[in-house]
Amino acid sequence: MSLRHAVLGLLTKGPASGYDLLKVFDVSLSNVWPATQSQLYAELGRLAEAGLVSVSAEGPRGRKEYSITGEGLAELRHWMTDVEPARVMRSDMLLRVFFLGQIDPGQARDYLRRQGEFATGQLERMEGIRDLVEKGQDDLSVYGRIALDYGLRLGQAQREWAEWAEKQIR
Amino acid sequence: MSLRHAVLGLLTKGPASGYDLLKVFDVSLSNVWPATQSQLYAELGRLAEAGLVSVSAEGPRGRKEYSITGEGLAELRHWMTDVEPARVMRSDMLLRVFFLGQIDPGQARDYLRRQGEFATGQLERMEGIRDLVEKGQDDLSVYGRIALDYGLRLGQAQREWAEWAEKQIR
DNA sequence: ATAGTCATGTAATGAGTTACATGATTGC
DNA sequence: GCAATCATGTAACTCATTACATGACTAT
Repeated sequence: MSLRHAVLGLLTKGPASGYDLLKVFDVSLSNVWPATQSQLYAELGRLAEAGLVSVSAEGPRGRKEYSITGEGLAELRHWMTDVEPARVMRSDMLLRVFFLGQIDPGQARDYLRRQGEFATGQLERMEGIRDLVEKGQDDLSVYGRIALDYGLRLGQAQREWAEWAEKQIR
Repeated sequence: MSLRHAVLGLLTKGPASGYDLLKVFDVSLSNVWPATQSQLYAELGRLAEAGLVSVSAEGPRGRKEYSITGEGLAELRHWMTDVEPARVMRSDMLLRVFFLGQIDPGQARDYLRRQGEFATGQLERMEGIRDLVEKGQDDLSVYGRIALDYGLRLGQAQREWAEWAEKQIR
């Protein structure tokens, strides 16, 4: 149930509507925990019902602004300190590698090259973001940069792996 | 729909029952595409209905042995060469990093240290597996090792990241 | 006026998890 | 005889995706 905690976490930065949160998900959390519009609105409803957030203001067009409650903050901190992260890793990309013997070696090399190129593209994109958020001393920036660095290191590892793997197939 | 392709891929190595496949999932595919028993039996039923696999033998205790059909092989190859891998990355672990400012710095450093330790443990486990499957020239071994190498490189990157990240928090 | 954006919600479907249920066969 | 393992299946529930539906406000 991490969507719930993603929402609580974002609300620690101030009240926001479902619409606001959706934009934040799309730009800043999409690589870590993507969420769709319908999921978000449904989750906000459940959070409000559970008392972890409350509707703190209503605006034009039926806008509802949600704020995190004390209970919500407590739940967020509990999740962060006491709940072990789930380690279910599912990779469509890596699953294919197991079955590369089913296609011919040229195609298999193509596949691995494409994965390397994809990683390279991701890296360029992330480096662009890193340069944009270079400065900024607030928590958001500090921890956002740490998360971004994770992406950069993983991207580099994946690119190097793909280049190496391509050479393993003869 | 990758479970479907994972099953097809495993069946290229010979006929197997749901029970057989479950064990293979548990030992060799669990880190890439975990599957539960109920999911597997249901998927085998659907695959048989779609004509991608067929019941090639029946054994004691209602055992059904499935074989991949020509259609199934074609679908597997299509998936491998023409379908772009999905890149939805969801990380519970990384999501928490965004909100590390909500707990105190000591706890945040603890969190990152635990993630580094976890990566180290995973690495040791994977190195053990690597030493076991060192030899073996069959496709299964070759591509299995390539997949394992991916895990090793990612684990190393994660360990180094966690060690670095811990130092960023003061 | 009208296009763009703000804003919320519902419905259908698919994928995955956990728990329950049942029974046959094998080895000791 | 009995425990372990082999073997399949169903049900309830949660989570996520895609598509549909509706309408208010704002700036030009």
